[in-house]
Amino acid sequence: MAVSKAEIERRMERLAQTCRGGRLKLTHQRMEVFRELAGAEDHPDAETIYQNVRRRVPAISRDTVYRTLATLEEQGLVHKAEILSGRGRYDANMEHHHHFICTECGRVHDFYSRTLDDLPIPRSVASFGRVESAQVQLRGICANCAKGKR
Amino acid sequence: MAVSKAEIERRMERLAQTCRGGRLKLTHQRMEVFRELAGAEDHPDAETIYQNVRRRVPAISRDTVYRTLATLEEQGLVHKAEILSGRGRYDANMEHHHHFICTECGRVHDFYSRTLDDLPIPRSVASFGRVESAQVQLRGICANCAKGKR
DNA sequence: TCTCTAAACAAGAATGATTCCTATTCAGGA
DNA sequence: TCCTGAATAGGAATCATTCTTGTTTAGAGA
Ligand SMILES: [Mn+2]
Ligand SMILES: [Mn+2]
Ligand SMILES: [Zn+2]
Ligand SMILES: [Zn+2]
Repeated sequence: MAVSKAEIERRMERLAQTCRGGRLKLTHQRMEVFRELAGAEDHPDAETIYQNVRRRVPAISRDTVYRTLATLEEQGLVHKAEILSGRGRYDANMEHHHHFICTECGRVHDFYSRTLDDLPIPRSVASFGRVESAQVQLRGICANCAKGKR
Repeated sequence: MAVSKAEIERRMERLAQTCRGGRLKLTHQRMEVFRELAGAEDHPDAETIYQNVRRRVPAISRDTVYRTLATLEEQGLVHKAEILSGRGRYDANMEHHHHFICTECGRVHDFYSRTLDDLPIPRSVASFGRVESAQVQLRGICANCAKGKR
């Protein structure tokens, strides 16, 4: 099911409010990049958004799309899935475990939890496909970074 | 606490067995890359592994490190944390939700679960730092890809 | 409505991580 | 010991993203 017209409108309105609230300009580019996401359910990447917006705003640049997405994320208007910097991180610990990730320095800590190993997966997920692994990701600020900030 | 000598030995032995089992050669480079991970607890990235192994195998190339890590992952000897291809994926849905990710095509589906929103975080995690968000990630093969394979 | 200026933008170069290419080496079975 | 496919070294190429520089513009204030 697609995002409803009403929900898209509500989201666009929230963008306008947020811009007025902060000292953000409500530019054409900003609106079109956000509109693209307001109506999407498929978690498009920056390049896809760029290609779609380009049809309406031919002169828009990739940089603007990336910059705008970062701004929207800062403002809590969109959500960036995945990612912990660009680098893959490896581990020879193959016991089932979970991760605490410091969003400041990238440190990754393992933790274990019998309860979390056996999560109750909603039945609805079955319609998406076959689940092969489940993992809990905690994000936050590690003790070290918290200390450094003071 | 560091990984025990005994555990490192056990892991190195498993590498040897896996290589013998498959048609994989037990090369010097392969052993040294894995040894680096067998003793580590800090989820090093490829570059860090490269720099460390280089002290023992000066001629090793980055490509070999990357290739070896991929091989070790295929063999179930190491685990790659994070990452779903290289691209960030965006979403304007800011309700708390979780993700099902198809490891084949990268499709991302949202799902909701009151139970998963309120996970029991082990007390031990508090020592790592302050948790700011918790999210469940399911990985698997989506219905579409499963169909295509047959 | 007009003016002004910090914010935002376009274009393309630069960067950083990873993968690819090609010639060379070598592990390990015969 | 020999042989061959697997694996490697070194460097170019690619891909996503960020940076730099000069230009445009939203919107506050006159
Ligand atoms: Mn781990
Ligand atoms: Mn989502
Ligand atoms: Zn940190
Ligand atoms: Zn798929």
